Amino acid sequence: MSSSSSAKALIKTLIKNPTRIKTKHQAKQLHAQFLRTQSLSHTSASVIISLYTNLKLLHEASLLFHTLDSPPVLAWKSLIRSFADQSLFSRALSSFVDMRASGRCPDHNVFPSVLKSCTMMSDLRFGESVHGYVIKLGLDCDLYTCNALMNMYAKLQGMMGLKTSARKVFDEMPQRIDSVRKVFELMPRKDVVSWNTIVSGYAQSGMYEDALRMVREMGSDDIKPDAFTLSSVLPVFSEYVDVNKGREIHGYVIRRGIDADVYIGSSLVDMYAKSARIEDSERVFSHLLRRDSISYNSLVAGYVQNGRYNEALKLFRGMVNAKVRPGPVAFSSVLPACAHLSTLHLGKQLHGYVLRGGYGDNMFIDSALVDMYSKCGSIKAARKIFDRMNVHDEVSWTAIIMGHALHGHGHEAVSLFEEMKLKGVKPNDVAFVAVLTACSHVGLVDKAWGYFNSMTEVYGLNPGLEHYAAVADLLGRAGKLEEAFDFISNMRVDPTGSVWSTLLSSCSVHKNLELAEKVAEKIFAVDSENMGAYVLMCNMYASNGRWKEMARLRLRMKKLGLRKKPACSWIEFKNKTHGFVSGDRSHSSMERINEFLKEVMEQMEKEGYVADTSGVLHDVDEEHKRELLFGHSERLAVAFGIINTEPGTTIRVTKNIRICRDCHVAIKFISKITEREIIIRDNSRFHHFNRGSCSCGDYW
DNA sequence: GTAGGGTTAG
Repeated sequence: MSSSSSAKALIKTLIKNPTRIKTKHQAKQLHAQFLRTQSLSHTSASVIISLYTNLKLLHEASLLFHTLDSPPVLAWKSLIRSFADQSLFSRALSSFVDMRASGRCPDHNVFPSVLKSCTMMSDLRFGESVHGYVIKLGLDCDLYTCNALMNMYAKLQGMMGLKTSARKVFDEMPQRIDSVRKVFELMPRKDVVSWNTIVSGYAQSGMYEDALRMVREMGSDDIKPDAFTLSSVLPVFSEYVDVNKGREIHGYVIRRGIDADVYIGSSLVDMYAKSARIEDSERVFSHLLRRDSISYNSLVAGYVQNGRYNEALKLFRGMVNAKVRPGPVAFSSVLPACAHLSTLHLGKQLHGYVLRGGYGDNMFIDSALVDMYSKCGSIKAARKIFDRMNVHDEVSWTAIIMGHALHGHGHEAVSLFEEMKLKGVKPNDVAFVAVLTACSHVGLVDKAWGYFNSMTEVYGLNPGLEHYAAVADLLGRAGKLEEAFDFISNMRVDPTGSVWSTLLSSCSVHKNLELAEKVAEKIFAVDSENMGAYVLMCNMYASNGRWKEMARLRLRMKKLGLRKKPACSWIEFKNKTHGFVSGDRSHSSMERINEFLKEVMEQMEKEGYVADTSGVLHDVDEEHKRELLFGHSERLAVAFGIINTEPGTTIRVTKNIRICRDCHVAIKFISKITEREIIIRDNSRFHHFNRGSCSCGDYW
């Protein structure tokens, strides 16, 4: 037999059974044999193209394809499917267009790839025209094509929804889901993929009840939920925070023996974390046989959501060490941990990682970076990132507004809030927390009232505790104590101890003992063990010489077994964190710090500052009283100077000592060594010391 | 042809 006829014979058997060619080498050999004998018909070429594409030899397939002047259907199909498989979606779509232009009629095998390409390219219009073509060809009863159609509608309508306003999604979603539903209803036969597609469509559109209903319905259609179904519905329970339903599914998953599935695993990790059961998340995570970036990130995010910031950072490092490459989502999850811990050096490292990874244009990451820089004291860097963002949503606006508010730039924060509204971004409840905080820090009582009222009147938002607390705080600071009392008493939500506590401290500042007593009783009624309230009241009684009342209160504390929890502040310097717990004198430079504090106090008094020692407990000598007046922030500022200075160097206190607007006591000093700006974060407030620009001002 | 994790506040 000639080589030409043997090749032809081989092709014939291949058409019947193409799996006989298994390696790339065999495929290329066969192709070469045809070229040698010059007998490559269109049919044979198509078979070789499909062999090439099955073996992922896209380049070879493409070259051979372009030698054909009128490629047959099989050749087109192989090429289109292979483009889609290799994620070359736009080439898949343009090949489909070319195929139609060449007059070839596609069959049912082509459409799943084409529709997937439309989905990935977010090209709904093209997808709809493909749908029309499917109907014209009478292929609208093909199982795979219908599944792909449903997936496309569910995904693209959901995706478009995220990019437009929530209202639009709300208005358009039902009819859009209908098109998915319509395809679904008309299908003559449905398999588990069809059910899973509609379940995840509902779940991802937030239509949780419908998603769950479909899971129940699939049972009556005799189709068992599989790993796909379960990983689609578990997030529903995370959202609902229904840990019992989630546990039921967990049990089912274990009985089915699919509990090591990474998809289900990360859903379970997330579900337990969102239900504040982080130990269960850890357990599920530790049992996973394989961990990818999503399963790692589910736990990282879980730690952050539960305030376990150090563990989040540790696991993030663990992920990197395990050679699992963090995706963009990982950064937006872990950055808040840096923000909360004020670890600027780590945040900067992550920022570098983000830029190198090419994730520089992601709204989630940018908003997280804005927040991180601002919480770590570098409002300039935060603002720079914010200004460079192409689009701003309510989250990024809120992050920058809150940043300015916390840095004491109340007016700037308010004008940013106005700008946000002008740009057509609707403030949400968090944005109102930010703007009210800003008003509170600069004493804009009337503005705050206006904003507070606009929440309900203009935006239909119900004020929450934080909003009430901000207004109450503002009224209190402005000395409108009675007004604040009435305001809190008439809240639509039951006031908590912490709302009353802001008023109590205002009473203390404005020395209104009578009202303070009323407020304290309100606090003890809802929170009988509120330590802060006891301490404040004791101090107020002491400064008024009301020893009897004070003794009574102290006895009450003793009976309740209350002990003051030590407060803690910390400062990061040269990649080292220096922590100071109140009453703890273990810091290696504590002696110098206290010495320096004394010097600062003396300097301040020379400048005319009169220490108000009346609020300090009476059984302490005058010298100690003055020392006690220094809060954490001052101690930290001084600590910074001490740590930052070689031993033996004199630190001079400059003449222009300032009193911090927020905490009423602050110092301004210049160390001889650096002229850095010193920023202290104490609870949620920032104190700026020194002059010059922050080393982090130019963040890169 | 189908699936999982993310940013602001508290």
